[in-house]
Amino acid sequence: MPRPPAIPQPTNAELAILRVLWNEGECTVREVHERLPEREVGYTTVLKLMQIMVEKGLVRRNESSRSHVYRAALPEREAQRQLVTDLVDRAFEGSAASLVMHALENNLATAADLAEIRKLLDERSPRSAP
Amino acid sequence: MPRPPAIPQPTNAELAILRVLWNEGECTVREVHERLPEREVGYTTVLKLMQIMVEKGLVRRNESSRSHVYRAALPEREAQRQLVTDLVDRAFEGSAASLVMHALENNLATAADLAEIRKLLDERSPRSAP
DNA sequence: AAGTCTATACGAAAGGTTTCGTATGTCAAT
DNA sequence: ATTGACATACGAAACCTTTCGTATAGACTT
Repeated sequence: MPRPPAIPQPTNAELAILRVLWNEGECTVREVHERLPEREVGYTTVLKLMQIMVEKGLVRRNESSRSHVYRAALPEREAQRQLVTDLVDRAFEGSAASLVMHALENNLATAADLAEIRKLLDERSPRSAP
Repeated sequence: MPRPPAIPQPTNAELAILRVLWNEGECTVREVHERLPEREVGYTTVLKLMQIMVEKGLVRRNESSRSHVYRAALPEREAQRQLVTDLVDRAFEGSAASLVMHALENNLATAADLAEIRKLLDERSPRSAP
């Protein structure tokens, strides 16, 4: 099944911007700049990055108002899917299970998380199955 | 609990080399070069990369023989742990559970994988627990 | 001893990311 | 109309990654 266009992997700085867009929805450059939590970074830096991201197809923008309005080209879930797949390829030799176990083994998942994961597991392959 | 020194994130090319070292154990540059599956890349390119990796602390080398012998500074599991943690931070806002679900939802895990993951889950928080 | 093979070291180009200064344009209020 | 606030565009520096050519040296063969 042909995957959607397949967009370049976002770099670190690009990912930080995408996170803002995913959280806030549509944003101007100024809004993104204000909400970027990381270290201080200039306004024009963010602007330039977002312009590049338009060229790469990572974000779309609406130029109808003076302050252009940007939105992520991919929904968060899809982008995360690509990131996980990429990491699995690069570092886990294609074994998603191995990656999952690492995530589970390193604390990070709360009890509620574990319950939710278990629920997902049960949906995918019920306990009673062979 | 203080984590070990914490080594810089390996780049793509560095990760490819690390995978060879993890699979083969100790290697000379030539051995790594021969075993690199990816596209053709010159011998001196691999050499240079591995020299840089020594500087960064990603690999150690034994210079006692004419052909230096390299090994990964971190065991595979630990490096993978750092990669997963990093991805969780950068793209999943710290929610490992979210990353796990992505991995699970995208096919990749076989039935055997799922069984193994379930086993791990049961160990971490038994079904009977509150 | 000279030649060949193989090793490391090193410099530097090519390409990508990230940074920001400066130029320029638009709008609104004086 | 001039000014001030704020917007985009753009060029270019600084930095990192990846690539490889060339230099140099040790070991082995002839």
